[in-house]
Amino acid sequence: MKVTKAQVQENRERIVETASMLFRERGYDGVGVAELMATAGFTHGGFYKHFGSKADLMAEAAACSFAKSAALTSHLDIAEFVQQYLSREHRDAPGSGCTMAALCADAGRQPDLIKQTFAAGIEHQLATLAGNDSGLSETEQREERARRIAAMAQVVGAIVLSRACPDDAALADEILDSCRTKLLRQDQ
Amino acid sequence: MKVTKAQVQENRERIVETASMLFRERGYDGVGVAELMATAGFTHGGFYKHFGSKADLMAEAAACSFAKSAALTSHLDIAEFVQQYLSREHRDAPGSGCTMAALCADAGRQPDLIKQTFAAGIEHQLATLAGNDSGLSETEQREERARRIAAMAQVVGAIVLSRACPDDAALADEILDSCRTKLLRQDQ
DNA sequence: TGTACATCAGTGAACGCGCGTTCACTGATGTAC
DNA sequence: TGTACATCAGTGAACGCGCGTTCACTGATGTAC
Repeated sequence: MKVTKAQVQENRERIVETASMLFRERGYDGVGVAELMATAGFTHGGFYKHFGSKADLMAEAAACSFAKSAALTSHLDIAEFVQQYLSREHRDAPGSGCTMAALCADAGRQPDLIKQTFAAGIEHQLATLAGNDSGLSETEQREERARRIAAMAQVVGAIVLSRACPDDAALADEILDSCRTKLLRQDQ
Repeated sequence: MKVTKAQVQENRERIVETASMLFRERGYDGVGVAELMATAGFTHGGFYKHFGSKADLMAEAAACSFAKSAALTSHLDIAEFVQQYLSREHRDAPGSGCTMAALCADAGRQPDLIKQTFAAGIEHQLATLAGNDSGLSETEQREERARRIAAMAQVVGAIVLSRACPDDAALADEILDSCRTKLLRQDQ
């Protein structure tokens, strides 16, 4: 049953991406190794040929998704970012959405490895967001960084709150709308 | 081993409060019925004399903590609220802190009963925060409500992000500081 | 290039463990007389 | 008020189940000659 080296690499990536999606949808504790491997198209036994532990995969899945979303948002200005982030589409599709919004609270209770991955992810996203700092004074750069941090906290909080009350659709939408309006007004 | 009615009520409250603390510290999936009962000073078998299921207790613990924190914050203006909420003390003591910040993301993946409790909790907190609307026009009330929603999303997001990166203490503190500064400046 | 063999990704049964929940039992409380 | 009995909160063993992880095995790939 051995497979080619290329196939091994491809399989591994499929496991990481499947896990990343499932974790975002159901939380780290909501998805087991067996289910995750089955969804990726394998039996669970082979898992430890690729990863040392479930926690290792959690960290790798997070790092992978951070890199992807930083790449995807690097060409957006803050207004475009906010529009996409605070959309109902994003809120209603956590599996393909922001890992920060989906798993940040979970991450705080996980092993150091995962918390370190999230710290690096936050830094990376801050550095990427509307990335051009050139020409700003040191004070302006500090202020710009603070603005980005505040914006990130607001959009993450809005998605988390909005996802917590899907049965009260009016409230859930109002949360997104209020935060979007506020952030876009500031940005002008 | 039967106990007085007053004792039964007292025991029940102790279970709810213990659970509320443990859930906030470790998440809904991070605490089992047996451990929670042991922490409250009981064996696990008696649990179902008080609650229909673990999910029922989750909802009751959330409702209880929402009522408490609304009561505690009702006399604060928004600046005082932000000062307390975005403190390191609050961030570092999730067990006695805001249930919204600790469990909102978890709640989104739980049964409807819990999501409904969170929706009601958000509404209640919004209505309570800096509670005096009298004398405002309808438009002003709408704007005030939007401001509160945005503030709530920001403080929840800030705590969640800050808790996710405790190993990078500088970043964790910077998140709180940036959001606090921003919210207080707006409030003037 | 062809052959013989070592490697190792993937399989599926099995491990111990803790989970939420159930249940027969206990004995002090609360109640009916 | 005193007595006899029903109630039911709390106990602790047990339930089936799914978890993360381990392991002997398989067989196609990759390698040494």
